[in-house]
Amino acid sequence: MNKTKKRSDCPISNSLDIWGDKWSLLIIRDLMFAKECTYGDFLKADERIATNILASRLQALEENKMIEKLDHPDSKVKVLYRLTKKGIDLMPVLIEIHLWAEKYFPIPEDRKAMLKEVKKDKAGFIKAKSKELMG
Amino acid sequence: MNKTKKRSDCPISNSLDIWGDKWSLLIIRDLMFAKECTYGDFLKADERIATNILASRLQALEENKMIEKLDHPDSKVKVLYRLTKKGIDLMPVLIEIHLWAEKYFPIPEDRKAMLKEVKKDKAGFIKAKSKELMG
DNA sequence: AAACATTACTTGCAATATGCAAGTAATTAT
DNA sequence: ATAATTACTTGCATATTGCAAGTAATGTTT
Repeated sequence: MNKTKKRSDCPISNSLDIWGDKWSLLIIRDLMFAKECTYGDFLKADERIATNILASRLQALEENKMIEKLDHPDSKVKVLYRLTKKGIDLMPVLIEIHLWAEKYFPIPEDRKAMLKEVKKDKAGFIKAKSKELMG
Repeated sequence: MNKTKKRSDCPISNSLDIWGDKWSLLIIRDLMFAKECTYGDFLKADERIATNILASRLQALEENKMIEKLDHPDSKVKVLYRLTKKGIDLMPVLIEIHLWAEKYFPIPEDRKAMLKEVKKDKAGFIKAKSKELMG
């Protein structure tokens, strides 16, 4: 979306300039749950992102060092995407969004289970999951 | 922005449907720092939101019970906006965004000071600040 | 009391972004 | 050799954004 033009020097604003649209955090969400995704994997998500939007978001997120491309072990046509450290570091944000949403929306069962774990030991959960994604 | 149409039953997606655009969280940020703002106060923010966009976001946030209108004590032309409980409950999200941004952007001094306090006792900070905003 | 200033919006319109359907190039499978 | 996958790109209609200007209700000044 945006061409790295900062609207102000506010950290919230700076952050939104990178991933503050309706789609970017969903891509990041998919990568946090799946660790690695192909283009086709993203398209399978319930929200039904359009292919052109997906391509433009992947490019922007890559330019902003939130995600990176990898060679797929099985094929040269396939591309694997995964989170960088910068992307993984967004986990606390995603978790707090989940915890907020839990108060105000009905939550699917698998997410409830995850949040139960989170509540037992938030720092521990983040550390373990981040390590998993870095691997 | 959106007319309450949910794209999926994912809590992240549901959340973004409400405040997942480039402006809504900035409005919420202003209200977290200032507790109460007039229309004109929002316009003063560094990001320079357009008046029509501000009006549409305020309306959407109100419809979604994130903010509410109050009578201004000084005048009938002025309107005060403030966060509801639902809006205040986003504080952990805003804080985690700040903490993430701190790692990847230069941060203004006043925010640095705030984050220092946050790091001393995150839960305590949120509790105290939330209470302040509820008052 | 008339004139001017504030405040919170609304309106019109050009520019940009989104969403949908279809197309393409490089592999990979049959 | 032919067909299928995969990761995109392109064209175009629709929706959203951003800018400038306008307006209605109140408040202030002379």
